[in-house]
Amino acid sequence: MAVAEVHSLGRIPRKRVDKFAERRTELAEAAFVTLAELGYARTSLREIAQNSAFTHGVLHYYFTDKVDLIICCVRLYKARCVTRYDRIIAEAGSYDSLCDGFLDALAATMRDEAQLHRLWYDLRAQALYEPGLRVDILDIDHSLEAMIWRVLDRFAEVTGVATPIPSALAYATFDGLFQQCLLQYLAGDDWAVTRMVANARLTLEALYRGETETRRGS
Amino acid sequence: MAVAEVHSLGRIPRKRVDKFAERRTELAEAAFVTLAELGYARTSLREIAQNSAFTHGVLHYYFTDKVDLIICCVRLYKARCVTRYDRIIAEAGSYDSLCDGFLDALAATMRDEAQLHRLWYDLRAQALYEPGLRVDILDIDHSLEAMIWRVLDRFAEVTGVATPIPSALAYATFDGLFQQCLLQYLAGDDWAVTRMVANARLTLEALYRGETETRRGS
DNA sequence: GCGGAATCTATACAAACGTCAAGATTTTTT
DNA sequence: AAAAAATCTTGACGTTTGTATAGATTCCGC
Repeated sequence: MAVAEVHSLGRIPRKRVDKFAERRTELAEAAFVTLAELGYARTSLREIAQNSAFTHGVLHYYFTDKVDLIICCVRLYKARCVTRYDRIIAEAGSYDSLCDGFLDALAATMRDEAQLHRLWYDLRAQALYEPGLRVDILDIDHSLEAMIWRVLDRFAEVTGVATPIPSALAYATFDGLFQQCLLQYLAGDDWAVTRMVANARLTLEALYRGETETRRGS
Repeated sequence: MAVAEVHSLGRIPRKRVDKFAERRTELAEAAFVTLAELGYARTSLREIAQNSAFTHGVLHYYFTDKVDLIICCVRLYKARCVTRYDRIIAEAGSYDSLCDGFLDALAATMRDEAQLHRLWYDLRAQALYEPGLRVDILDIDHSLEAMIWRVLDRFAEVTGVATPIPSALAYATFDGLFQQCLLQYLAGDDWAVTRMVANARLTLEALYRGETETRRGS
């Protein structure tokens, strides 16, 4: 019998519970790697197990089913991504340094973790079909929106200009830009990142400098 | 032997070719329905055939493989969506009527064709993994960007204000808003559409009225 | 209406899937 | 050290998957 069931009775030493939870995250990590590589539609439990130190049978010992595993995986994603820009926020003291720091981080994220983020967009699309995923995906989405809002709040602080758009609109814009870039970037478009950064800078300037007379581009 | 092969030799009467193409689109339509209902990951060739008048064996007569079918499907999507707002553009003569027309259409699209659009986001996510889909998906993406741009161009015409942001940024924004709304809407959030429309209106006003002093919301 | 091409059905196949359970192995408790 | 509990392996199950092919059926020019 799995520890998890007994755990609910509260009779198990913390040590065991931790071990159980640790192995869960260890296996979820393996699932994470597999999903990032193959995508939701092509990821099987056996493939996940092969990216771990165990055989495929053990997955059913730690997870009730496939969706349970993937949800655990999704939570792992959240913990990993959601504080990404907080260090930059804390360090930057002027509009220019904040802008450069944020946009550099945005570009670096694209280049270094494209796989991770394509998994995010894949899973968010799956949530459109699988109700079981929706709660967790929506939760992460809100966290990401809050993450962006923290950045913009810092911009507001530094510039003295209250952010003139709602949080949801700001998130939609940056998320849209990021997603647009990701597809182009993975398709081999070397200028995609540059264009995304330019558009993000344009957005920031429009928000905090009231500049709208910039030129057209693609 | 399939007509397609002989067709490449150019020796077949147009009538036959048309029939072949027509049946292809007929089957692609069945695939389309299935995909919209189940999503990419859960759609099988047998399920597609069951949504058509034929058995699953015939799919291999008209399509070389599954990806071929889905690409055909994707092209069908394009033809269906890409001119959605053109009528409104043509009819509306003032900023207000254009705004109302566009936003109403946006809301109606969400409410009436949520399934169709979740398929789009699903397939676009698949393109992040399957190189075979990328060319077609990118092509559609550009068409959708152009569609949004036609709307904004009309706004520019009506208001006399040149659209102050590049096409790609505009598309990213509206696409991001739409996608954000779709997830919330499918999760049962009855106010999602209202919020999306509000944010879209905010964006349009910022673009063509230079108004940035609107209040915050979620 | 005959004959050949085009189209469709039916069935088969190997592979991969999620799930499960019996038992071997390891760890912990007594 | 023995007993009990937890953990992991192994192999199997019933489906479902994409693909392939042989043959039945329909269509169409002659």
